[in-house]
Amino acid sequence: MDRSSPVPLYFQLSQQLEAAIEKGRLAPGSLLGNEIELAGRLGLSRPTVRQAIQSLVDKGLLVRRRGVGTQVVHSQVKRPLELSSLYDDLEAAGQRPATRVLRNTTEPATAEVAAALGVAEGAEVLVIERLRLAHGEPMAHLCNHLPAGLLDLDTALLESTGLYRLMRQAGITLHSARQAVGARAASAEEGERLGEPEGAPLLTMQRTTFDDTGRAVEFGSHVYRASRYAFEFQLLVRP
Amino acid sequence: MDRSSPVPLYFQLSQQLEAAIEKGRLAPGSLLGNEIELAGRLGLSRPTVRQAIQSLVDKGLLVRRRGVGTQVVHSQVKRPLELSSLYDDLEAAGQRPATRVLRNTTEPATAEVAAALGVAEGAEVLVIERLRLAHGEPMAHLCNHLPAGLLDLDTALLESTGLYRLMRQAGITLHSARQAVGARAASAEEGERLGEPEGAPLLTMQRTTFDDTGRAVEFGSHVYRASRYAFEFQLLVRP
DNA sequence: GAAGTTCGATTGTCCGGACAATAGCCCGGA
DNA sequence: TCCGGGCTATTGTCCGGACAATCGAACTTC
Repeated sequence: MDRSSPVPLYFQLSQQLEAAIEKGRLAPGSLLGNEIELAGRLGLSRPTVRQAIQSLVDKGLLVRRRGVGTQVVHSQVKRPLELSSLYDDLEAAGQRPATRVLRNTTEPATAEVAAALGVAEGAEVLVIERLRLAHGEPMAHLCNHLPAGLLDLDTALLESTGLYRLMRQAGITLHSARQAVGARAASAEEGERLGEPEGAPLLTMQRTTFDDTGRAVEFGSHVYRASRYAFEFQLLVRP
Repeated sequence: MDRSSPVPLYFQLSQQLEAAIEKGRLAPGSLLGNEIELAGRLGLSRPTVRQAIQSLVDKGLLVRRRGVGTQVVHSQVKRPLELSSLYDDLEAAGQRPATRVLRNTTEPATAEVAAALGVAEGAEVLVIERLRLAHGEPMAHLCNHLPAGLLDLDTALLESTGLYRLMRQAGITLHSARQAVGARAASAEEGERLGEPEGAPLLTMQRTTFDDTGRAVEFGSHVYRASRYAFEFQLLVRP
């Protein structure tokens, strides 16, 4: 515990606990020791210790039971569902992703895009069309729409990183997203782009992303090759 | 605020606030008023008020800004991603779901099922195969595996409600799940079951569900007609 | 008029304490 | 033996206060 650090004490503690769980120093199923004693031992107050523990409970790493104690979850826990870009996902999986920008222009919004972004139909919006590759093989076709004036996107930057990272760097605080995941058969044109035969099953995702003021900042229509990609994630039950 | 009620004060407050937001009495984008004054007005302490507000921040309904205040999010918020059964989803959408139980037996676990559930290969597991219909039309084919002895499932009950509801009623506390969502082409047999031609795109989901001790309590392989169903959900960005 | 500075407002962090609710255990009684 | 009651441990809830960090706006200065 470093009291001179600017990082909050409860956060320091939660990180230490998380690391201990990760490394197996705190065995799954083991009790954590009661809060009062733990606080005394660390020289912290009980509310601070509780805040640290609570953050790990929210992450699904710990379970509290009144009258019993706090236990380490016997975890299959990997990664919760996040608003992450496909780029980051692939990079984390060691797939060395690449991007080919097919289009980076502004166009009048279609009715569908206008409705999703909450702008007038025909208003200018940024349109970005990309092909995402892994190991040189096409993985997905991504088409994104952004309100004009929010951000200007350099094609070279788009080829070397994900869209969400660029948006965050531009000071946009992403807050929530509404998603729909489905499947459909590939048209001839889609098949050619992705290297799949016509009629092959494709995984589709449409996503509208909002910032913390509730403004829609992005609308994306993505198509993945079902033979090469699936969404994997973890979700927690809200108690 | 009812101090004699067994329901916690912070929870009472968060529910009142949520209702006020829902009903529009608290306009999107409006400030909530500072915590100190709010606490004084309600006769509560600041920590209690903070706890109520925090729970709504976690739900994505409010945003806090240091030095500014707490704002109601301009929300497109509907429903976060939950561990819900397809049955509940369809019922909420007014689709009048029906279930046809195709199989309800115990069998030795295959290698895949044994690995997912963490039991020995060949150990007895419950196998449930169901066809889910909406408006008399097939929507999905659900195949679930459960460790033997966890629960005995009445076929009649399974036809009238969802599996998760039955598990919760049996005292199992669902905690987290690991999911994979993909797509594939229908085999001839699958197509026939669901009323789709062979080769039609299908949406697939595999899910392993864990209880709060980390034990796997269910493994499901689900197949949805892509022409009639897509997953829709909301997700929040973890700050 | 523009840029930098100060200041008030508001949330963030942390403390110490008090009592309530619940789960599990031990023990006694039937 | 079996069942229930009481005891203890532990988390859940709530209070009141203190100071720090940050944001925005008003103010000052050039």
